Amino acid sequence: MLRLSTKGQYGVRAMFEIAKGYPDKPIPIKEISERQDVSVAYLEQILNKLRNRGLIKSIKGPGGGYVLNKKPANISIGSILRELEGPVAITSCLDPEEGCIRVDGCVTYMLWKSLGEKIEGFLDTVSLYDLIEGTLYKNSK
Amino acid sequence: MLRLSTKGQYGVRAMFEIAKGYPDKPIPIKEISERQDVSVAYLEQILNKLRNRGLIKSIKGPGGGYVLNKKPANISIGSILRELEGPVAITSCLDPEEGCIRVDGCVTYMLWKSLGEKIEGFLDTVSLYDLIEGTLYKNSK
DNA sequence: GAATACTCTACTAAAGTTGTCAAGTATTCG
DNA sequence: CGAATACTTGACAACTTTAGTAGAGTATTC
Repeated sequence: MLRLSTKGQYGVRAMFEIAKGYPDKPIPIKEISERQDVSVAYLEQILNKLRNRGLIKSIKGPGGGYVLNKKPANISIGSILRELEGPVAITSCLDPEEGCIRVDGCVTYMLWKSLGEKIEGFLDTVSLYDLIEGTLYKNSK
Repeated sequence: MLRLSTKGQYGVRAMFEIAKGYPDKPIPIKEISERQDVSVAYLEQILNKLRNRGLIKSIKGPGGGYVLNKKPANISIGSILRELEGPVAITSCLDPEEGCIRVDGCVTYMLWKSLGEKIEGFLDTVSLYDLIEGTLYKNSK
């Protein structure tokens, strides 16, 4: 249960590759594709979204590629996933775009809300820097 | 992102209704259907699964219905969801039935694993009793 | 024996996911 | 200039999952 789509997964892995070139080495999409084993065409969709949301910028022409707009330590996994898949919304009640139909208080509303907050809280504390440094292996984060 | 399927959601809500009759009042499926606004036929599938896994038992004939097999305080939301949707598996790498294809250490493996553990940890601390008593509203659980 | 109530399997429409494809634009370097 | 590199965008389609419906059957009580 609670599977993350491949877009989100690949997005994080792509950002990880781009982060490794920060701040001055643009990473071409082809390189990301080879290293992370994801097709160039699919990556384009993902990186486009991340670029439009301001997480990365692109440099055209030979020697070009993608570069982070902020320090790896300032880009959380949560922010990447939110741009690609929207906010955590365990149920449709909690999706800002849908909302709850049932007027009376739903017994499980608070449950899913708490869970969502727990998840986002965690994802917002982990950054690309942590991924590069392997912080997750070292402490109890 | 990370939406729970309706089967899981309805399952928890159905268990909540059944819990209210514990220990001696069987709740007929029709009553659950009306109170939680889910079709009888769909509920049948869900309750069948929960019965086969031993969380509830059924009593046939007039006056029959479903009854919990354990105290509400001893049935966690996590256990209900696991029976209906399998274990938390943010990515296919972490699904016991699939496993990771990439032999080399995936940079994000630990990330998704930690997240999954956080989620299951939370869901295992909340019980049907908490749902009935509204514990989530009262403390910081 | 009629009413109540659970049991089980098959099936399907809709939605979402996971990509591919093709045509185009921008930039650099020799 | 012009060729190579690299990003940009939108359309589209196969596949899978989800969310449910349908229907025939079994068991129990009063």
